[in-house]
Amino acid sequence: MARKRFDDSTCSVARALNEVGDWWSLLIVLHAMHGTRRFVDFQQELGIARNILCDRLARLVDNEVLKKVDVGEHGSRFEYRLTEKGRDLFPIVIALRQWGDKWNPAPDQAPLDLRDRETGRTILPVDVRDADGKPLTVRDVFVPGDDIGQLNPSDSKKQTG
Amino acid sequence: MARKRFDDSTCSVARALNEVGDWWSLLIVLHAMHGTRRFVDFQQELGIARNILCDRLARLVDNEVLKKVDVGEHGSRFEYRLTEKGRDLFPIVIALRQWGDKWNPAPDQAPLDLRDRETGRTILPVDVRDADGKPLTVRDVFVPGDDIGQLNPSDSKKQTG
DNA sequence: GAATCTGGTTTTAAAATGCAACCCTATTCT
DNA sequence: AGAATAGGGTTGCATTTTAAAACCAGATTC
Repeated sequence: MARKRFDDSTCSVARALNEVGDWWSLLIVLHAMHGTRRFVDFQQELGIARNILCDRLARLVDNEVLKKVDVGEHGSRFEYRLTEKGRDLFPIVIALRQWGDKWNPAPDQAPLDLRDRETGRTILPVDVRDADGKPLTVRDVFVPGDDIGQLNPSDSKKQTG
Repeated sequence: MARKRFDDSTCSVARALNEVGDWWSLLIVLHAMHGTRRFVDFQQELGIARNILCDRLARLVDNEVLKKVDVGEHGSRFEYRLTEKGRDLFPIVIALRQWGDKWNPAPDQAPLDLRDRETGRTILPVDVRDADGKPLTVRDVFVPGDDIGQLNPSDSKKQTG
């Protein structure tokens, strides 16, 4: 059957995953962040099937993560460019990269070394931080008045998180 | 056909997504972070089909994001608990939440207010930061010697990012 | 000892995925 | 000019995945 949709979930994590929670979307966004803009380039770099790429690009455009720009005088060349919403996925992509590097390191390859353009220095691990910038783990945080009910609506048959 | 696997990709983002890049896994991890541990509780809170939940829990256990613990004297009660690897997904989950809150706010609901247990103060937005803690956008970073080749292996038909 | 809870497995139908083949519109080569 | 090629898709088909509901078996509770 069709996968469940989370678009009307009360949980913002579910709503976020509804837009970029599949196997390909964040990889497309990642490549866009590294400068890829053309259909064929995404296709060859990712090794994704053309119809799936079509579908994913259309969904990302629908969700305003990418915008499709007509370049070329007679309208048969396009570019897919990140929107601000798309660029805002940067911390998520980097956090995923760091998690992958930490827990599933590639056998023969050093992790990608991302640096600040201005200072040339390596970026920090992405972390949840308190107001003073101190890194926090999941155990260090709470939700005022939390009863998990806020994450788990009473209509448990239909809601998602 | 079967979905492509990214487990042997040279890209750590692809390897990360191979483990938690589907629609459900991060929602399961999210609920685990809020204290859910039992099969039935995940099932009811998420509204996920039982067979899919089984499959996802097994995959998460295989990938050491969760561990399955036998509680109950005669071995018919289990708990699924986060491992350190699983807890390390915290920044990703929170970044997704913040992205969802920012770009797809729920019409009638305030975003979840996560606070530091110690100080009681609200957490900061998750960001990529330079060595001094200054937030960086995707445009502020570079990869030394970057030619995107590092993300896009030459064997472009089979690699993924 | 019957009902219920827990943690699943099985069956079935509808989608989603991947691949290859095809298509149409430019643009480039000869 | 005509042929070949690049860009950006769409279509058809076989295989997997997904969702939902039914079923099941070992503990626990009534």
